[in-house]
Amino acid sequence: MASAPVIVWFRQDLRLRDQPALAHALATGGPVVPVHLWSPEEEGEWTHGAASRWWLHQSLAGFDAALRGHGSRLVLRAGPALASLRRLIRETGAKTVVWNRRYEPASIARDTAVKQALLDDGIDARSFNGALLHAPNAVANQSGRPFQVFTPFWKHVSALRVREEAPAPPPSLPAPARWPASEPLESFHLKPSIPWDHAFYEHWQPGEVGATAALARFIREAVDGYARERDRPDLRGTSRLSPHLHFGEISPVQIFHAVQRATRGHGAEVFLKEVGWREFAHHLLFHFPHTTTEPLRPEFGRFPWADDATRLRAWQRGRTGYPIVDAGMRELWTTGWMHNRVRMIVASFLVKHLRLPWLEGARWFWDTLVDADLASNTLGWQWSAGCGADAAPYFRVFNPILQGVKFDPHGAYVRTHVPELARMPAEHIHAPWEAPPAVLAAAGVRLGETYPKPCVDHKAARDAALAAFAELKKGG
DNA sequence: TGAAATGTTGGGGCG
DNA sequence: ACGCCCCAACATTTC
Repeated sequence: MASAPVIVWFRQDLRLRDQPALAHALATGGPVVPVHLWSPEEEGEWTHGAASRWWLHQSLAGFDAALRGHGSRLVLRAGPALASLRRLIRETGAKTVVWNRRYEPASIARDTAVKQALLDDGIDARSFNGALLHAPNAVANQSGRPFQVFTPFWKHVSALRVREEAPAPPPSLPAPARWPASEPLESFHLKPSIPWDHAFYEHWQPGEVGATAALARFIREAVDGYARERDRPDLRGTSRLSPHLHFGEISPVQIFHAVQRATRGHGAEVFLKEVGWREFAHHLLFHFPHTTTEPLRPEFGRFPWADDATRLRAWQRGRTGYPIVDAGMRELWTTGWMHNRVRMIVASFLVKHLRLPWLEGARWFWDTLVDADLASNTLGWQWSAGCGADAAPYFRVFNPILQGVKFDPHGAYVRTHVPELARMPAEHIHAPWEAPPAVLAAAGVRLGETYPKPCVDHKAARDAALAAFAELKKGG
C-alpha cells in the first residue's frame, strides 16, 4: 500500500540539507508536497521588513529551483496558515504535516494553535528543531531558571552534544500524483516597487547555494584570523552568514560541524561563540517574549528618552557628522547589512549620544537589514541600551572617533561608504571637524556643505547621557 | 564586546 | 650626589 502524501511546511528553513522535517517526510515513504505559506499578518507587530522581503523573494525563488532540480517544486499559498494547510490537505489527501519550529513569540502562538487544530482534524502534525543547536526549553541553569548571562549560558551549552546533521535528501524527491496549484511568487509583492535594491544583488546570493559558498569562503579565508579580524569592518573578517542563517538556508548544526571538521583553533572557538550569542538571543526571547518592545530591566521603562525626529532621520540616513556612524548607516541602507562592530557603534550613538529610544533603532534595523532576526535584534539593542540581559552598563559610551581609529585604522571603510570623505587622509578621516582647513580643502571637503558637521558634541552628549542615567538610578 | 579620570611609578633632565 | 620636577607609561577607579 502506498503511503499518503506528506505536506512539508517550509518557513525559515529554506534548505534541503540538514532538514529534520523533510527527512521525516521522506522517511514515511509517501509523496512529498513542499509548501510555503505567505501570511504576514500572523507575524504580529514584527512582520517582515522591506529588506527581509527582498531576501525572502530571492530565497523562495532559489528554493523552488532547487526543488525542481530534485523533481519536486515549492507550492506557494497566501492567507492564514491553518486555512491554507486544510485546503492543501483536502487537495492532496495528505495525512501528515511536518515543519521545523520557529521560536519567536508570534510563531509559537500560531504554530501551537495550528498543530492542535490539525491533530483535532486527525492529521499527524509534527514539528522539529532545525533552527538552533539546542531547543530553548531544553536549557536551564541549576535552579531551573533561564540563563541571563552569556558566559555561564555558553559554558553550559558547550557541554551538550550537538546533534548529527539530518540525512541528505535523495536526488529525486517522491512527487504527488497531481501537484496542487501554486500562486505566483510575484503575487506576494515581496520585491520593492521602487528599485532601492540594486546593490543588494552585488553583495548577496540568497539561497542554499549562496549559504554553502559563504561558509566555504569563511572556512577557507577567514576563520583562522577571526579572533583578530572580526572587529575590522574594512576587512572581510566575518562570515556574513547571518541572513542565510535567519532564513534557514543553512543551519547552525551544519555550521558547527563544518567549522569543527576544518579547524579546532582559536578563531573557530571565537566564531562558534558568536553562533552561541545567536542561541542565547533565541533562548532569551523564548523565555522573555515581552522584550521585543519592553526593556528586560523594568527600571528602564522610566528612562528619559529624547524625542527628536530630525536627529533620528540624520542617524537613519547616515548624516550625523561622525564618519564611522555614517559609514555604518549607509552600508546598511545600500547593502542591507552592517558589520557587527559598527552595529554596536551606531547603536551606542543612537541610544547615548542622541538618547533616542532603542526601539526606534530596533525598528529601523528591522526594516533595513536582510538578516533582521527578532531574537538577535532584540538582544543586540537591549544590550547596547544597557537595559537587557548581560548588557553593557549604561555608562559604557562608545567614543565614535576612537572606535573609528581603532577598527578602521586606514579609513578604508569610511571611504567606501562615505564618498564625500574619500580623499581625506587617514589621520583626520574619523574627526574631520578637527582637521586643519588646508587638509579639508585639499580633500574637497566643506563641512556643513559637502559633509555635515557633527550633530552633537561628543563630550557634551556623553555627559548628558551619564546624567540621564544617574537620574534613572536616583529615581529607582 | 569602553572611555575618561585619577593614581602610581620610574626614568631623565636639571639645578 | 641628591632632590625636584616633568611626564610618559601603565594601573586603577569611576562614570
